[in-house]
Amino acid sequence: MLKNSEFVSKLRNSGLRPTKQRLKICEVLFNRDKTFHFTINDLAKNISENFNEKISLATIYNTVHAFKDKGYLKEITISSDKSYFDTNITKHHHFYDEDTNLLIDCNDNEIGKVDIKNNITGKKIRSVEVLVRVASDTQNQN
Amino acid sequence: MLKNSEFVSKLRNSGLRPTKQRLKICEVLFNRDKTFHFTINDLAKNISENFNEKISLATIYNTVHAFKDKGYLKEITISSDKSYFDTNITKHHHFYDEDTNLLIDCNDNEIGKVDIKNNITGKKIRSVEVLVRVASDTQNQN
DNA sequence: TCAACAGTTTAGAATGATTATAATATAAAT
DNA sequence: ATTTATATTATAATCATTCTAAACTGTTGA
Ligand SMILES: [Mn+2]
Ligand SMILES: [Mn+2]
Ligand SMILES: [Zn+2]
Ligand SMILES: [Zn+2]
Repeated sequence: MLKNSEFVSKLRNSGLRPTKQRLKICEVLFNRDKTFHFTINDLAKNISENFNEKISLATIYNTVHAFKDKGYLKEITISSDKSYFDTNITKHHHFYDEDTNLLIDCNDNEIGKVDIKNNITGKKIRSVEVLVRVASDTQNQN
Repeated sequence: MLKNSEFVSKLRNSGLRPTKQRLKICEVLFNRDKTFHFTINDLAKNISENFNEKISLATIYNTVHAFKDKGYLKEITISSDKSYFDTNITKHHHFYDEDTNLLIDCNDNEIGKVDIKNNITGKKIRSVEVLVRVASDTQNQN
């Protein structure tokens, strides 16, 4: 549970003014025990349902992208029409449950280190991400 | 190099009528030595530049999705605004070169088998995909 | 303290990739 | 050849995201 003043500092330190809207979004995103995986739509709905003050959709887009640019969020793309943001910014992998459309973080107990034997010559590895799609047995294949 | 009659059979066997447009698209996609990674836009441009007959964009979308549904193409999503199709339908991983926007297939010499130690209870693994983003050393971080 | 400035929010418009529509054309079946 | 089911096409519709520009707010320093 972070205090409001911590969000203020965090924002100031990244050159973002601590506005009412950004602080509210910080609260929703970062005042949690566990990782939060969300779509823009999830976030907009969460805010409009749980608070009186409404934040315009443009601001939600702007803020999420600003937070991503500053490294406070990661983006995880599941398919061409499903993109999630992730409050867990450490290197980690995901299960994606196709039944529930939920992303689940993996730790090293679940997926071992990916063994990259040969990288492309002259290139640097920027990220390594594993996505394991799962679904219940009785589900349609493909 | 596949013959036209092979495409005709392939389409018929999947319940797709072998139309002029579908055969042309088969030719462009599958008459190659190496894997082809493409966006819808790449394919549309390829067809309009290399052939006289024009195929409507709607048909290109329809056909690519039909081929994907039949399992002749895989879709690889790189980011919320970049989705590729892949003529290599075997299980494999990718490097994504952020400098050139090119996908590169990995084989087992490059990325070892991903070690999934614990799957989600009651769920079946549908796919395991690794994406390694690379860029030249001198490139901006993040 | 407060004016001045830069940065932010907002409603609404614009964009653009994808999908839907429905008329026409083509392939397959009879 | 006729009929029927499928496919193609131009065009319109959709809808998530981005843009615009006016109003608003946080910050700074005189
Ligand atoms: Mn698609
Ligand atoms: Mn985005
Ligand atoms: Zn995560
Ligand atoms: Zn591939």
